[in-house]
Amino acid sequence: MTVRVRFAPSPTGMFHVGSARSALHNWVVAKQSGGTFVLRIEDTDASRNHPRWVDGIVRAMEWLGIDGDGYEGPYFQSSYAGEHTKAAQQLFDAGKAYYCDCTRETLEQRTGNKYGGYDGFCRDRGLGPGDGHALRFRTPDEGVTIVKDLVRGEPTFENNLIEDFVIARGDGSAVFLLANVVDDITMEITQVIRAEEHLPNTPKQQMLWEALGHTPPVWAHVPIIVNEKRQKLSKRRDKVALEMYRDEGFLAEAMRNYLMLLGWAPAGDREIVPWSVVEEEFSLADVNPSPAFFDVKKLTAFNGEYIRALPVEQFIERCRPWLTGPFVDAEEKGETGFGITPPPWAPEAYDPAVFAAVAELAQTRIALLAEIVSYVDFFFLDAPVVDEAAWAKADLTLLPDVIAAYSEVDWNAEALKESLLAVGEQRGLKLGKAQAPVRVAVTGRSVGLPLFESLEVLGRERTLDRLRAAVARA
RNA sequence: GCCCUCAUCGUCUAGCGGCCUAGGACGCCGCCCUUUCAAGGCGGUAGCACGGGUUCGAAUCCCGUUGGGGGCACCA
Repeated sequence: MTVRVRFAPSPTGMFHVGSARSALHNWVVAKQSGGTFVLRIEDTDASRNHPRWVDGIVRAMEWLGIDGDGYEGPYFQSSYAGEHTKAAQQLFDAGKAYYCDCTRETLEQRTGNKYGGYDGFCRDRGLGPGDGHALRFRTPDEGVTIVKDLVRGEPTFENNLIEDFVIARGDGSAVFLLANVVDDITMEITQVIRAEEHLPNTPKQQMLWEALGHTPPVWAHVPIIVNEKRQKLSKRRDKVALEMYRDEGFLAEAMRNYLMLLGWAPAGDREIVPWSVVEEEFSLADVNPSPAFFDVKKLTAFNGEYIRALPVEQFIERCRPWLTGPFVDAEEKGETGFGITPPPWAPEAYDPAVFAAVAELAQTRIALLAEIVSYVDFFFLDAPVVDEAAWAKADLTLLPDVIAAYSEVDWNAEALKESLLAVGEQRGLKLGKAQAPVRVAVTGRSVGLPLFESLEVLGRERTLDRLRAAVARA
């Protein structure tokens, strides 16, 4: 049987890192089996949907390396409403579902249970369709429902504990439980790979598959991703938007490598592996069933490794958005919350040749592409940004001597170093101490790129200007 | 409250009855290198939740306890 998997996000906001992982899981399984990956947008809750987010989903997937040529869709759940109601009708006609006019209030009053559940009050009242009548699926009173799950074995549910759940609203439209199943059936999905939070829905959905006359798919409920407090990553509390990580300069390669490592590991003592290895070795059966913490520190470390592994030309290219754009204008950013922060210098002040000259030096020093800005800003700003703490600590009395020496010296890194070394020696300063005030005067900070190489690129005039300005300031 | 589920260093994991004196990675600490900071090299810190079984033998299998997580909408 041909494998058909699907990724079915709802366009209700940013692209959640957990969604990204689900997409990746489905994608890998499709690739491995030579099967098909289908993308379905579950947009049936009109009040929470925005067309913009649909575009965001496609773009985020593209960023991850899942491009439109490789999958079927996107399909939109809303356009299958007819199929959904037809299925509901079919279940009613077959006596497998019945209408119910209980409201939340009357139900809670009757059962005294504020946690939901249904007592079967309308089961045999013989209600027909009508305004405000919801359709409920009649669940078995005995027996168990066994879910065959690739990562968890066989979770088992007692049927008598599963209430008669709603499958269609008072207005006739289907709810998620039904719509999702009907779509999976029409799209001939053979494996449903999704997050663990859906596990409690699964016995209900499996009943629906069977009631509709189809063999349920193979399930795989991947553990959820948690925050430091071990709770499900939520968009309210936690930074979950894939777009935000992208805008900070996480590389897609690092992100997807890290995401796959949550709950799984390739063979041998290695974690950073080419995607081809993931596609060869990944197996749902090997996925650890317990929740995994989303460790940004480790992700960042991975990112640094990926950055360092880049050929310089590529590194330069990848840094470009943070250096020269594209940025997102404030108005759009206000709406979406996403976008790269523009650098502090004027666009015309930026010189790609200058950046190219020092890129290699910066490459080992940053773990996020966005960090590149603070390493090279002093080249493109009229005056360096001032780190007060660094200035406070700097002994600027050395500077007049440095100005004198640097007015004469050959302008290359080696000579600049020798020259400063000589100036420092007169005061018994080692190079480490002697370079400190110069660094602060020129870059505004106490840490940064190797100094003499930077000065060589900055040029004699601008260097001397800054040294003089620092003396004046002191 | 009810249902489901999970449990190896702080974190992500390897381990699928003897190869475990429990391996790797991130983090943290130290040393080396060094023009700051990184990078790199070397070394170190730290774990099988607990209690019962099963077995010649258990991190690995079973039961229980404890603890964590998810779910319980006319949302998806």
